[in-house]
Amino acid sequence: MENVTIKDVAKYAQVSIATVSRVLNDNYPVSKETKEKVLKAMNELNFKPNSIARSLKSNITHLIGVVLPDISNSFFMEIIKGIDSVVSKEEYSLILSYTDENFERELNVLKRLSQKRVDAIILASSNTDNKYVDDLIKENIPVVLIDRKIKNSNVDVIASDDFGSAYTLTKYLIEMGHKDICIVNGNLNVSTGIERYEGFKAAMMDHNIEIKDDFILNGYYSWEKAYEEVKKLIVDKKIVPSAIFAANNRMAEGTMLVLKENHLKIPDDVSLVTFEEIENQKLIEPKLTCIKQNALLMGKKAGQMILERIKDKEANPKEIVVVSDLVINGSVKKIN
Amino acid sequence: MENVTIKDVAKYAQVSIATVSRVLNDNYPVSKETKEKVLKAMNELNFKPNSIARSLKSNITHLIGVVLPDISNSFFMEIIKGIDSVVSKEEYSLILSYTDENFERELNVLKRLSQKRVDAIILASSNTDNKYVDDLIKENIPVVLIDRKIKNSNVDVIASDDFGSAYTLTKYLIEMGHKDICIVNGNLNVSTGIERYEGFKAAMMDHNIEIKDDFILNGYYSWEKAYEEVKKLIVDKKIVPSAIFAANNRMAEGTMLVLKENHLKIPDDVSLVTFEEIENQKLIEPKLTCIKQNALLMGKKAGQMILERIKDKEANPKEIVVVSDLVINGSVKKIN
DNA sequence: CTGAAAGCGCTAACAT
DNA sequence: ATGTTAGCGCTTTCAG
Repeated sequence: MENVTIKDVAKYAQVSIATVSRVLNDNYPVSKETKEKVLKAMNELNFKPNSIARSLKSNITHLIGVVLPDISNSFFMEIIKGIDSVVSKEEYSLILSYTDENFERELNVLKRLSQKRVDAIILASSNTDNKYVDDLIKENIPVVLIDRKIKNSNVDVIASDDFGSAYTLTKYLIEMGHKDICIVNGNLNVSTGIERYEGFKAAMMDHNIEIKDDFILNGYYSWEKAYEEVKKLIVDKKIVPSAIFAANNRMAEGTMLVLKENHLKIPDDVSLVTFEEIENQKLIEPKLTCIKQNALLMGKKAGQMILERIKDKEANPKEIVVVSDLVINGSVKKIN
Repeated sequence: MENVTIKDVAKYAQVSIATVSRVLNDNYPVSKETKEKVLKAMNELNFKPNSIARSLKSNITHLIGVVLPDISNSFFMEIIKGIDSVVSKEEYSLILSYTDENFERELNVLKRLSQKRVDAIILASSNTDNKYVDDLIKENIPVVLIDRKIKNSNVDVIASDDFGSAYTLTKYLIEMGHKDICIVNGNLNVSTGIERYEGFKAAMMDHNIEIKDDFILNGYYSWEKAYEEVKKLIVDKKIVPSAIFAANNRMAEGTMLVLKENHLKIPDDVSLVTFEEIENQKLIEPKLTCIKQNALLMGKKAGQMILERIKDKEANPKEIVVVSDLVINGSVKKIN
């Protein structure tokens, strides 16, 4: 009963394999009677088409590779849900890989996906210098970048306005009277990390506020790194900034723990804002003022884009910017 | 330059395709010189073996299907990380699907995976009555159940001691003096949901405590459902139990929000315990007393098991119980 | 050590 | 409307 093929069905139904294939695909005329015979045979033999054989012929695997830096982060999980909700309707499955912000791993993963002959790849790259993407395109594997852009690549992109949002968020802090603002940067090999930093710097510069060296921290988008760096500043150097700008949710969480451990109250002692909402925000006091991205929508857009792209590989690459919101909560103190 | 095949390499290197295949697989003797010639050809043509063709011959796809109910839950994400850390070393990729606790969806997903000819499936089923698993086994697709058992199936299982842990957790509440204990049940179509409930009931019964009807809530492992049900109890019926047992982390979170919104302090007004730690536990006051499962380890074990199972499909199914810990924090008030 | 050739399960052009 | 047949890219006997 195991591994029933089109051939078995053909024999059982006493037709040719071509006929079986035709009813299977319903793409060529088959008479009612034979069709029923074949269908019956398929049923009784419990036939399931071998999609590998199909793929070999058609060069279509119905597989989409999704490469993300951090699958514990709900931001990226929402993206997956968005993608899946769109592509699963067209019978696509997702091969999920994560890279932990490690570019070498990313390269390995991409290579593996290319050998698996996935129909397309959705990528949040850990390095703006990813040149391998061009190779993928050449190999005829379309790539859609999500969240993170890369240099010099002529591919589809779905991203937030990281620069603009970071600018907005910083401006808000400044307008609330803050000057001693510390930034916990993300991964500066990554477009979002760079742009958020640039947005921050631009806002500071436009308001003639100097950024102190001590206040530029590198958290690499990691909870632990952020925790360490903020702790160094506050506990070791004993410098408490007036406000902290965390460039993502994970780092905001690490930062909050340092503050909590040192009995520094938000916003009374330190103000804190974050790029992307933290986990269980609703249960945590105070709620953090933040930039809230629409991850689910980003995922959906990416899904749509990838489907279009699979159908038409020649169309001009598009860049879609998904708008984020500034959500004002009670984590910033008004000064003066 | 696109789609270079073994044939192209053979021509370029002036050998037969068989020889190319041999150096590719390094499984038959090939002389140094020809080997180098071929390798050089592969390199210069940028040849990549087509894994689909390989799969067709070998019946091995190097794909493992992972079917989980909820990918936003960090518990399940840790499981994925555990699986991946083990199987990716052997060049396996994961096809991730989620079911949202919807059994129909699960069936669809499983069917799709079977047609994709995945080498194995790791499943956390949303229904103890999943009979389709037996079909998969018959089709020669090994299945490892993770976290959730099903009836009548002779397959490998990695699970926690849900009954025992729930018993322990309930006993703790009782020993702290609680009697009016409310349980927010999980999905009672699922083994974990059932066993946690049974463990709860057994502990109550062993201590001769009656369970009030009002105190049996059904949260279906859903944040929203739990929120609603607890709200009904506390706001509509105006009944405040002495303690609440949430059968998973998501439902504990929903419960906490109800309490917070109604200014009920934990543990002063209500005690709360949860099966599995909530997200950002470290930042939330008070930390919840809970059963902490070792999700990462469960994932790793599942990965190992699946690899063994792929190699030896005839071996007797194993059941591995991964031990969970009772972590006592400050969310339970001592009464009397 | 190397080459020729069959075949994995399916699709599609070509016959009839 | 249906059957025959040539591949898709690779692995693996079987000869030599």
